[in-house]
This record gives sequence, structure tokens and C-alpha cells, in this order.
Amino acid sequence: MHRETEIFRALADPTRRAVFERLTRGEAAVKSLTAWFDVSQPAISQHLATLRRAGLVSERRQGRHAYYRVRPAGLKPLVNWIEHYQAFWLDRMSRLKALLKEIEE
Amino acid sequence: MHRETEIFRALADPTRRAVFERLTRGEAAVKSLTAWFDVSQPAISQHLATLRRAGLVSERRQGRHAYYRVRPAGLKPLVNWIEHYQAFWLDRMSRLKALLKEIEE
DNA sequence: ACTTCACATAAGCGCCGACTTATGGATTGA
DNA sequence: TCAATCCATAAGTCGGCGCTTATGTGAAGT
Repeated sequence: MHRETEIFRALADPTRRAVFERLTRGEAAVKSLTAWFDVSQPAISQHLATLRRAGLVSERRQGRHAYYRVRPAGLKPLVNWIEHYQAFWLDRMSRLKALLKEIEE
Repeated sequence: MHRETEIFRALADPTRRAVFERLTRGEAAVKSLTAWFDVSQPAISQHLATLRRAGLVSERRQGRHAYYRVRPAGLKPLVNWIEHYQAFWLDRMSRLKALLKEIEE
């Protein structure tokens, strides 16, 4: 599976996205995360594993704890994907200006 | 379902993302799209319906044809979401943001 | 040593999504 | 009018996802 797909899929789930957002507050262990969500600990662990496979978070083991944190570079493929359309938008705007009509809703 | 989730879900499927990218080339009717993908016409129609519900494409009916085109403003919620977590890409994002603002006028 | 705690994984379940074929509605052409 | 074309929707299948409970692996506490 390609990276873009993996990232989009990882962020498509609201709970998983909320976990990611929570980690932007700072590093957190698994159990502390479960306090903020109405799902079981295994569910959180599975979400974290998915985010990790997508490259969006990283893991740090210490004793019996597993601390997760956001990996900022993980969003790069997503930004790149969007930027690809920046060229499209600029191109469209410079040549045709038909799109302007469309935006006026 | 929230807009963000709808957009992420819509873009999570590779075929559907490819359809979206194809529409970047310009407006296209449904049948012409089927020529580029190895799925049936109903599958394409379903993908387009999903993209439309997500606000990523718009539809124009003319006779028995349905022409679809990219709706650039549809990506704005996605950009906003990324921007919220991206101090890392701040320069690039500000450029994107400026572009989006420009498009909106 | 035994228990408790933190976390991951396994297994199973229900549901949704992506696809198919079949069909209907609407438009165009002969 | 009749047939062909374009597209959407219906219905069904299949695989994967998100969740659960149950269990296993280590590490820490007593």
C-alpha cells in the first residue's frame, strides 16, 4: 500500500484522528490516552499501531510504559500531495479564470 | 459525519483519488473517465458521488451527459486541518493559505 | 515469589465500503 | 416510434476495519 493511502486511511477515522490530535499536546503513554476516549485500551493500542505504520507517530519504550509522540515529518507526504494541486490551481488561474466563477457560491 | 472525516475518507481510496487527479486535467464526462480505469461505469459513478458529497468535485448536467470537475475550494478543510498541526511546515502552509485566500476572491 | 500494572496481540463479531451485474430514467439519433 | 447512449441507483457479494473480550509478555511493587 502506498504511503499516501496509508496516511489518508489512518486519518479517516475520527477516533484515531482525535488520538493524533491529543498527542499534539505532548508525549503520552497508552493508558493516559484511554482516559480521554470512550474505547478500550486495546482499541487505543490498535489506533496507535496504525498511526505508527503510517509514520504519523513514534514510540518510545521505557520500562512497562510505551510513550507515543507526534512525528511531524509524517505529514509531509500529505502536504506534498496537496501542493501538487497548488500548481494546478495556479495554472488554472493564470490561464483560464473560469474557476473564479465556480468559487463564488 | 464531519467534513474532515468525509474528505479523508473520500481521498483514502486509491481509485477514487486517481479519479480526482484525472479531473485535475480538466472537466470530464463519466464515460470518458471509465476509459482510464479498470472498473465499471457504476463504480466510477459511485466514486464521483462520494467525491461530490465530500465537496471535492462539482457536477454539470448537459443532456444525457454529466460533466464533473474539480472544486478547488473543497480541499480547504484539509489544508486547515493540516495547518492546525503544522508548525513544521509553516512557510509552505502560509503559501498555500495565501493561495486559497486568493482563490476565494 | 507473587501480584499488580502497562501494553500488545489474538480471535471473533458486526458493519461498512468497493465492487459487481442488473435495471430504470432520461436524452439523442435514426 | 424505436433503438441506442449516458448515467444513476438497486441489490448482492466479499473483504477489511473498528470494536470487543481474552490472553500473553514484561516490568515494577510488596
